[in-house]
Amino acid sequence: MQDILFNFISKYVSLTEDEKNALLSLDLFHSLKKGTVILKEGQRSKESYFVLKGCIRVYYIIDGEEKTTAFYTELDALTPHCVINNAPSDYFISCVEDSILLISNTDMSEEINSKFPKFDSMCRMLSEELLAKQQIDFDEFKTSSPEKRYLNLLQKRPDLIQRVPQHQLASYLGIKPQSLSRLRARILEKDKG
Amino acid sequence: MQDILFNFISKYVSLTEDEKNALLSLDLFHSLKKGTVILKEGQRSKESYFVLKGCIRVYYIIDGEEKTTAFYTELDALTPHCVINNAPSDYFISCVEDSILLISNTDMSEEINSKFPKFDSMCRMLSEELLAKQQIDFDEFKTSSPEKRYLNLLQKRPDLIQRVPQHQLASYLGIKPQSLSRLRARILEKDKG
DNA sequence: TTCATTACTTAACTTAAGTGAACAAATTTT
DNA sequence: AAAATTTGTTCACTTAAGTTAAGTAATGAA
Repeated sequence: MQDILFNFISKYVSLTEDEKNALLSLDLFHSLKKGTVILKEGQRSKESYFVLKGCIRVYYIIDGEEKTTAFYTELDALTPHCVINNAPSDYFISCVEDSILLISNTDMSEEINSKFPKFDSMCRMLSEELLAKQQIDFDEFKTSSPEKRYLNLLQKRPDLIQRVPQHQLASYLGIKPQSLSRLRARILEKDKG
Repeated sequence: MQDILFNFISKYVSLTEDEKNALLSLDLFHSLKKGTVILKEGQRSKESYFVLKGCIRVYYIIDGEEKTTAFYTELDALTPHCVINNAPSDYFISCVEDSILLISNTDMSEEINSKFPKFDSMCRMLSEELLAKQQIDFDEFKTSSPEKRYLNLLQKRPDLIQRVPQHQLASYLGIKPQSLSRLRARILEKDKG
């Protein structure tokens, strides 16, 4: 698990043994059972998450209905809005599968960042990269029909369609579960004919 | 114009006179006419933009049709995907109005960031903030109907609806111009009845 | 294993967005 | 000022998503 982390970090900065040990001493690794809720609406969390194994999802409860808006899988990083904003969270986060997460909090990060400016620089690069990537995702979403979005997802994250319940996928695609069922049937029909 | 910039920066870090002068010596301010295209599809730009005055938009040309996906107005910052990715751009950027932009390139930023670690830290904070904000925008988009999105925009960025042509707003809302016209008529009808 | 709950699909009907076309209004060019 | 282009609205028609409801399959708990 540690190797996975250091391997990921090495894409941005190279760490000395001292720095690696400083990171490990923080006890960041956590194993969580499927279904565990790690952030609740209204909570003022200061935690950031990095997925080493498994899958977590972000969802809102609007008019009593769950609306899933994001999935994070292996090597994805997430700092919830409430952490940045220091405000109560608008959404929930829970584990879709048994997962191993790296969990850090703001105070920790600030301490490390001030000790090792490298980390600050890495976080900047990571944020910039994620921001640019998310902009592209958002653009694709805006310029596509639900059907195209589904086909696009099938290309880019085929694992998600296996790992995640359909009704969660549906709201992730911005539609109702019934529409996703229908849409899939329509695509299969096209492939035949 | 400089005051606007320094005032913005002061929300993140406090600069010395030396640092301010270092920034100013870079000749970052540019006036651009409405309609000017500042980034073209296929280009490998290294420029980032900060809007001091005016409005710029990001758009794709898909099957010969313009699809506008983002507007940046006063105090908005944009580093295009192609800059982060060092790849040819998938989209265009142009001025919706006569605009005053701060334009920096990657080499410049790296030089400044290495001279003044403060800037690195500021960029990290800014990126994190923008990432979190955009996540919320994306979530709202996914969980709303076109009509709700329009009403939401009317609340959050009423200026845009005045400043920007309807057909550009339409694709920004993920729909066709005709649908936006109809949707607006529908809302007016509701307000009456 | 059975019962209960949750997840997924199908169908009929409603509502709203996409499409193509015509037209009017506004803006830009000549 | 006139012509040309761009922009916005309206309409009739098509297509697809939302809604409600029923039924089946899968999962989890007693």
